[in-house]
Amino acid sequence: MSVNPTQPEAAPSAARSDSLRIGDVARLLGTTPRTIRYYEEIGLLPEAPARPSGQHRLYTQTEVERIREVMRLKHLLGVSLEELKTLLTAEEARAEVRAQLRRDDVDPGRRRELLTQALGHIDRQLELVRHRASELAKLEHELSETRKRARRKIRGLDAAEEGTFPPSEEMTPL
Amino acid sequence: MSVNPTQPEAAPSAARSDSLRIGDVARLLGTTPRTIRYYEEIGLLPEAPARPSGQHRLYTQTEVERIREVMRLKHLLGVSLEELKTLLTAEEARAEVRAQLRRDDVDPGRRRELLTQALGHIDRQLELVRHRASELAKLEHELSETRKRARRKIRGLDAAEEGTFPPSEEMTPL
DNA sequence: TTGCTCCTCACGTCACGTGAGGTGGC
DNA sequence: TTGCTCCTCACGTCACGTGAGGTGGC
Repeated sequence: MSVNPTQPEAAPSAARSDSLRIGDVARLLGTTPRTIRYYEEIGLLPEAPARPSGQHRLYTQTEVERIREVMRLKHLLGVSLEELKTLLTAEEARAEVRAQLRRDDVDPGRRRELLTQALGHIDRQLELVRHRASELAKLEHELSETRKRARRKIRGLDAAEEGTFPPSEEMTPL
Repeated sequence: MSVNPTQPEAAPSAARSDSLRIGDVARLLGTTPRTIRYYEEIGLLPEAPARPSGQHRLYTQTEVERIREVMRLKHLLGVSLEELKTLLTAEEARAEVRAQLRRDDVDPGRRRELLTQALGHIDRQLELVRHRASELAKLEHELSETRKRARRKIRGLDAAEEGTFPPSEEMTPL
């Protein structure tokens, strides 16, 4: 489901040389094994990703990227896991579309329908992201204005100490 | 503690004409009375803001603005209430600074110290905000790129339907 | 007096954290 | 065999949600 997969689709090698255990994955993503298990438990991550050796979960590179994207969206959008599941289900629908579009036996009408649907999902996410981004931009602006005022006051004090008094000690709030 | 108070400091009138009940405040801020009570309970908001009539909490305009800022920071920074409490304590220290700076009996050395401290708090918040903003910007870019690809494909299909085939159906992933 | 909102417990829930007790691989 | 990480319960916690039962103001 990764939005823009930069990692090449690692060939699903039978060897476990390129697969990680849950603890390694957690460390890599800055989370805990418990969280990853929990996401699997509530169906946010696919059930039990291949446990060849005993009960131990092993994750391929693509599975790790999927988890990374899930955590990223949760972190940046701040939505509940239930909402996130809805979003990701839509994403999976897009993956489905991608698969269908590669086959040539889909008629153009259906293709258009699928693509338009996918576009809708993207637009919904974009709207969420843009709204948050603008809120953050506003907060950043306010903070940097406040910062400017504080710096001006400090410079004023420094100038005063050197005998050259500042033009005027404004009464703007800190 | 509001970063940039746009609301004028409503005179603390004894009349309750300009004070709101907890339900009104909650509705105004898009939250619930329970949340406001909880924030008060854990010390994020000042204890029991004047309950003149029986046990009912009444909030002045400035108190409402304070709550709005708390909710805003929580929403945008995504920190735990414990971390938020730390941030807000720093903010209150700044309010303290502001009060002290208005009095003229503070020597310039102390003034400088207080201002520099305040600047540190602002910088910490700015860093948090800017980091989040850049993460969001990256996500937005990726999403809009994906959107462009989807739109190109749709236009391609539309052109095909009119008989004029598209220049080339790229194999870029949707 | 009738509704409405308010109050304080107090238990439920979501998203995990944190041991308890046991098994598997270098 | 000794450590280490893994496993599954299962109870604890944070940030509230949601009634239960009762009181206050237009």
